[in-house]
Amino acid sequence: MTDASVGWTDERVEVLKKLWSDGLSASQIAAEIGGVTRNAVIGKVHRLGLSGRSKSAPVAAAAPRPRKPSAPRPAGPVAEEDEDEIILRPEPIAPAVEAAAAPVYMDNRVVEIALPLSQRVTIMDLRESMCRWPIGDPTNPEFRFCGGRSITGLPYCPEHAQVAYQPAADRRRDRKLMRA
DNA sequence: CCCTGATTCGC
DNA sequence: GCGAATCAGG
Repeated sequence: MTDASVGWTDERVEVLKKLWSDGLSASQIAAEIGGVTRNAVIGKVHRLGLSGRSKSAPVAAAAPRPRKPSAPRPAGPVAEEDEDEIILRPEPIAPAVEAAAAPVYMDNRVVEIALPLSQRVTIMDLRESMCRWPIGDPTNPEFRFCGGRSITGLPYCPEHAQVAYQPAADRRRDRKLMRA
């Protein structure tokens, strides 16, 4: 859809400004807009001249910069590791609107018992290491995310990861309830 | 250990 | 201009 190299488009910059001024952390913003790391967000924020936001004493530009002249730059190839333990499906069983739109009274009770409602979080509170399993309709104000502790490297908590990445063999018993 | 922003500097 | 690496701190 968007260009291959999605840089800082005006739209993305606007979102960045909004969220930043809104008090979100760099990592939160990075997770929200996606495609960028928190470092990228911070870097952009500074370049835009934003920063400090609204802190009482900005501590001035204290912090002398005694960085190290000789930077230890690896510049070497990074080893990659294989991972074929779990069967990841291209698309998690549609966790989005479809599955989550309706109250999760499906066969996967795992989803419900996973966390108390009081623990759901909004996009504002969603953080990098929080489960991004959608709860409800994204267009409604009631929309929330699971918010549980996500598995490192995955966007979901252990419970939702199981639901999302079911081995092709094991799933299929949920189908019966889907037809409506 | 989790996280935060700040800064430098190679690209 | 960009952002990874790094730093400094909570």
